[in-house]
Amino acid sequence: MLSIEHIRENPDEVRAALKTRGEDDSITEVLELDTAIRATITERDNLNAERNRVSKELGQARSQGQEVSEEARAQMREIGNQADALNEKTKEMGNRMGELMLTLPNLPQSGVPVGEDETGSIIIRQNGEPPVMDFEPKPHWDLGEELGIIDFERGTKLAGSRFYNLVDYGPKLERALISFMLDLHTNDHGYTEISLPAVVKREIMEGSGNLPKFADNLYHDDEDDLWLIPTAEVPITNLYRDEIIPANTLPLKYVAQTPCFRRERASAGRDTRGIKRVHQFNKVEMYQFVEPETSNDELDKLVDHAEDVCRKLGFTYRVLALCTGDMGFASSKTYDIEVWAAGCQEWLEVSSCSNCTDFQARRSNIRYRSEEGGRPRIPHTLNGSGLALPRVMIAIIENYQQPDGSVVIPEVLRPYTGFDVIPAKKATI
RNA sequence: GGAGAGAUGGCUGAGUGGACGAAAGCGCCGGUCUCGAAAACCGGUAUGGGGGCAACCUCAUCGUGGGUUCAAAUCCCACUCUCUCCGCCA
Repeated sequence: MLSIEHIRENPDEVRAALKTRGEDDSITEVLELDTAIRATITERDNLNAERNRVSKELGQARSQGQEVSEEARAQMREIGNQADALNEKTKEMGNRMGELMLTLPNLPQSGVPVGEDETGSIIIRQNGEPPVMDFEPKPHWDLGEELGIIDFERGTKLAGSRFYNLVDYGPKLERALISFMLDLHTNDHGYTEISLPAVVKREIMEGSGNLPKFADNLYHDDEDDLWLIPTAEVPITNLYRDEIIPANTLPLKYVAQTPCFRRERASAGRDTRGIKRVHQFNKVEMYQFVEPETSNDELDKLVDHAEDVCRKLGFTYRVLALCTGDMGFASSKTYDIEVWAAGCQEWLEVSSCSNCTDFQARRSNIRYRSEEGGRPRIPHTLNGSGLALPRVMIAIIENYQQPDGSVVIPEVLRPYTGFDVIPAKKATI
């Protein structure tokens, strides 16, 4: 959620910023409501003050044995009714205001490239070059089946298209990757590991910015109004919902591995082969609550934490600064990390790292006590994948494949896998 | 799923419809004392909104939403959540 004070004081700036995100003018009504609401509040409060004052007098009079006249009662009843009516009006306007505010995306920071879609995003650095292989590398959908580690057909049988089973060396590799990443982030990068519910309540989805606008992309349990998380970012954002974090506790850094569920309705027909775009996948997610002044520096570090995984796994990767039109709803600034996959000859997005500034914290009513005291402040929140499992699996399988069809395990993973190579074999079943 | 108990400030915990944003204690902050600290004593200590340059004024908030009343933490209704016991169960 944007700050209403900021919108009120800088309407033109906000309009311009929202326009770069493809928003047409959606703050005119907000500004009108804001003015009307404040006027009504003043009126209502004056009536309430009057009511409180006179009621107190009546109470004192009565305690001294005087009768409260029916006339005085009727008069106060009338004032009360007027105040209630104004209160009702305030609530209605407030509700409408809330609806509007929930649909406004975060403002891009200055310096974020302006553009309509992914073509406007900028590659800011690249690590390594796509290797030239002396044989024809296979895409993972072929290789995975041949190795007997990805079973598309039976996954589809169980849950429909875009679901799959990992088998044999497949889930072992995934487990190893998860452990490797969690250990790296907790031991070397200062994160605390946390394990979370994979379903959340409606208001939790609102806090992170996924609802009300993006219900289409979520799986939902009608009976209990629970929503399957599309990323661990959702529950972590709301950990401190409606709380004031004590002084001297920021930054708070969490890393979590969760399943992620995405309906991908908007992407029907895209990337239908393989496990690049699926409805359920595992992801290791980094998340931070930080002091506002430090959020951009911390974002740079967080990106490096994700890059560290890529470097240690020996990936060729590049980092992109997303443009205004390509960023997520809650983000003010986002860097994507893409790794090269030799088989499908594609750059795969394995991480998206964002500074959501105070946007999510305000929606979730999270505040913190600063060292200097004074009013509670709103922290900034950062999130980034570290990393998404299926695409990392793709990169490993495709990039480390050998001419004989086997896959060599990267050095750093071997303590976790317990094997050095996924042997070539014809799947028996 | 069945039965019962409860929900009040950072925490514990009082609160006969009127002086209650709320006793007391703890915690925390500041001060006195001290070489320093502890103890003791004194003072301060919720959040959000509206108005004001400011001092400050004012409104709302005692789980949530309704209701009764001139007036509700307190009375009435509904809901939610938590805890305990029983049943079922990974």
